[in-house]
Amino acid sequence: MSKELSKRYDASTIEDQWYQHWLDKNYFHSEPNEEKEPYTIVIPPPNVTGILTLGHVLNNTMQDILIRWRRMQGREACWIPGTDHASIATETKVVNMLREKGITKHEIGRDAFLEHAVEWKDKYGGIIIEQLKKLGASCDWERERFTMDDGYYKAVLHAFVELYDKGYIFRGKRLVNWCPATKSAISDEEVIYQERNSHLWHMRYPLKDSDDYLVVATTRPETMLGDTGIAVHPEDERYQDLIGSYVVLPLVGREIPIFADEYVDKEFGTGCVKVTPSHDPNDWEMGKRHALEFVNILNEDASLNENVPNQFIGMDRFEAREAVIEQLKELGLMEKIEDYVHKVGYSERGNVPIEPYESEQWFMDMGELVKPALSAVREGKVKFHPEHWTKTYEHWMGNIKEWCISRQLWWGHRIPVYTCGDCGEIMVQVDAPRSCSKCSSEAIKQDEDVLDTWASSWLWPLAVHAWPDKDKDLEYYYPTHDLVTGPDIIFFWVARMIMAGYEFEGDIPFRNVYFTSIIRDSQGRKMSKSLGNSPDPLDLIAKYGADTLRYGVMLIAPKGQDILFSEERLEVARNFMNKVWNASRFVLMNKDFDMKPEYLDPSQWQDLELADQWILHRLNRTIERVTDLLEKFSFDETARALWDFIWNDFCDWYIEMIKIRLYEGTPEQKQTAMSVAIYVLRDTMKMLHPYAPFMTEEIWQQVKLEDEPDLIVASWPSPDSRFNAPEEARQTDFLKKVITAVRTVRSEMNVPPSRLISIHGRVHTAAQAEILDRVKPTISKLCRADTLTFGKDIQKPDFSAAAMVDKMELFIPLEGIIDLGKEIERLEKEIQTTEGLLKAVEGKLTNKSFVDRAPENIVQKERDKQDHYCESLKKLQEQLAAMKQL
RNA sequence: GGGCGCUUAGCUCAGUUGGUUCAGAGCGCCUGCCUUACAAGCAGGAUGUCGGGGGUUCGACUCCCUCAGCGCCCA
Repeated sequence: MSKELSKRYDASTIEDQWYQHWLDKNYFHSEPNEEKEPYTIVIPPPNVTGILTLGHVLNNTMQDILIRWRRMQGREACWIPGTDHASIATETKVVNMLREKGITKHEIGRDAFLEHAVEWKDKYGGIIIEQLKKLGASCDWERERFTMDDGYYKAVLHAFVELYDKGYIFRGKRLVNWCPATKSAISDEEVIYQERNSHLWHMRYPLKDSDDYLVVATTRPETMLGDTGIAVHPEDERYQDLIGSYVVLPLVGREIPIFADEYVDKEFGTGCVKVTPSHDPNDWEMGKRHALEFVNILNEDASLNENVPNQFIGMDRFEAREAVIEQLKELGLMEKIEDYVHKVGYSERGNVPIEPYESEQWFMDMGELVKPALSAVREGKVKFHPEHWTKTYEHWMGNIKEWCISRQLWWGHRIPVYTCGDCGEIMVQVDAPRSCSKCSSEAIKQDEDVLDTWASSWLWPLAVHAWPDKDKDLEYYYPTHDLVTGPDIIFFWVARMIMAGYEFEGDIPFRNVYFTSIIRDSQGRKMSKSLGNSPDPLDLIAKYGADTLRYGVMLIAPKGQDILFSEERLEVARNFMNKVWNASRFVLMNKDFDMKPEYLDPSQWQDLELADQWILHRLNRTIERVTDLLEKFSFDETARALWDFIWNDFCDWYIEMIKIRLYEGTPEQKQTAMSVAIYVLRDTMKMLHPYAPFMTEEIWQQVKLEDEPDLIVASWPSPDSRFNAPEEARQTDFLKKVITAVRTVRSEMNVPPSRLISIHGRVHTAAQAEILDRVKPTISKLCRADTLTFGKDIQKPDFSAAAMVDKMELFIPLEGIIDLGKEIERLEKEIQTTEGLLKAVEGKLTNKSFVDRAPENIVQKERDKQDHYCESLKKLQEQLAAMKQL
């Protein structure tokens, strides 16, 4: 029997309850099932110590929509969740925590530090997982993985060993991006360039054995302490005779050569470039080409080391800059200082300027890995959505460099390279050797460094299973289907997963990648803690419910463009949820019977009315559209399609149209109307379920048959050919136009709502009269009219307002109410616009080339329009004339 | 410097292959309503030279070129 629902939807009482129910029923869990086609998503693993942001909401809602939809379609849907150990971020947090206790990591040593880190992870890790549950994410929690789980750890080492054996991984001395804050190398991708207002310092370098000097311009004066050369362009006439001679480096006294190199830009500064091979990538290259001296002047924390004059030793790099500038000024060697804007590379995690720093690190050569991954995307084996990201991908892949994969950190996968202390033998293997394979010595030392986090997460689609073992799960679920992630990690992660997929399993890791947009605040600024403009999703869930947050974010998430978020925009979604709730409440309030299968069987429905045929036709179209849009990852358009159907079709028209049957009809009429309403509501709940899982499940329970399953595992609807009714849909459109026209008259003539009117319709075709006669009760109800007459020979009553719909004239007698002047004005305005439309059409039709060259059907349409406007104009003018005679 | 994207109603945005009233939606605004699902609502209404210019075409918001502004990525 009917159950009374509260007047307003209250998410808080419902959401946790349903989530627990789904968990209890184990709906989220998947096992390989050869009878069903798998559908797999792996979550982009969030940082284990992170908390949920709106970006996660966006991203995970999309994944949950896909997984719930596919599950309902009968696929063996598996969404594998997990977290990432986030080497630098987590280590930084643990270091800070220890610092507060007055401990440094070096004091306690690696093992003790890792114990603290694990403790930290156990305490704060997993918060985000619980938050995802609040959002409604239907992940297979039994399959949750962490990138440092034992099995995963081994997989990472296995991959390292394999690539080492192939010669792709090697150790080398390079100029790397050094983060002085974390005292670790980072990869090129972890350097963020930011524009900074700075200066260009022009410094004088005295020539050896001369009173003259050269002027060099630099943005980093402090590095002059490590200069070992001066470069000029080989074709620069100004400096031809100086090539091969020397300058004396100020403050240091070192004699350094002047040489020619094509790299130099003659136009920049004075055309002379100071060369610091140990502290600049370009200078490093020049240093190699010209066999310059390499003088490293920095310690690991970017303070100055003993390779500089005494007065600078131990200074921080910024302090050293000021000191160098000061001393050069004092010596009269500072020619000038210009304002200058340039980009400075910052460490993504340390948030300090990085230093190009000479260091011995592990690198991965990407040359071979790139090839299959590049062609997979080019050939469409992996498809990007929106498609334009393929260009970005191709460009990066085409210019890929060696990947610096070692980090001077402890939290992470320790590099499985072992060196014999006695004979120097190097052993690279997954399990630590007990003794040297060459000399049997037990004095073995493992490499101190850990791997870049991305060098573990690039295995994610594989290593969430038992890989490198090829178990049943891997075979069944891999390759996965869709990946939903942010474009900011297209290089870090997406590209590398594709490479790993091919390298280790010879296949793509996923078929589609959907790149989400970036969420900004309403002013377009990035969300950040310091700006305080990033709302906590959990607060939003508490306030509005997860369904509203999910639906709301989908509604404002355009494909490929940034999202401007504001709480106001969530209210729109809340209103919609409330509308859905109340429409359902209406249906349930009028349902005075228990659900029986025959009520849901269209062949049993008696005396369907026009409204029923129309809404079922619209339901069919909506099912088609929603399914098609989901296939295309059009999350926002799907949300809008559901809105249009539920609010505009179902609520505004269908429910209003059946009220007369529900309130005044026979039991049979009422049963039919309710059966159709419930049928439509059920399919609507199914389609809305991926977006708003909680509310739809709650409503579903009231309209499901006793032996039917919960909505989460109900079957996705498909169009029913019996419901196709294009003719009835057209008739309904006509009816709606008639009703709206009458309402407009009522409104414009200020007819009080309580006043009943009569409507006289002079129809243009007999069919129009036939339709309108059939739906008279509906018209009276929705127009608040008591008498209705339709026919070809209807006369216009005096003092009546008029309207026109599809060449049919509607007259509404309003004696005593009508404002003649206003009505005349209205008619004149309509005549004017109709004339304008007619003129435009006639313009086309008198254009000979249009008539000759446009397709016949298009020309015919214009002729129909011409006919329509002519007819309308004639009638309007008659009405006006009649009106003016009163 | 190279690449990508954006510019449609006051605001946020739809508009698939160029052609039926496609010039739309929501918010906001104006008018009238507590009509027995919903005032987080109902009914009605107003608002745009579709960034500027040029071109292709019978026809351009839609295709091409160019200019301007904004944003992102890479050097």
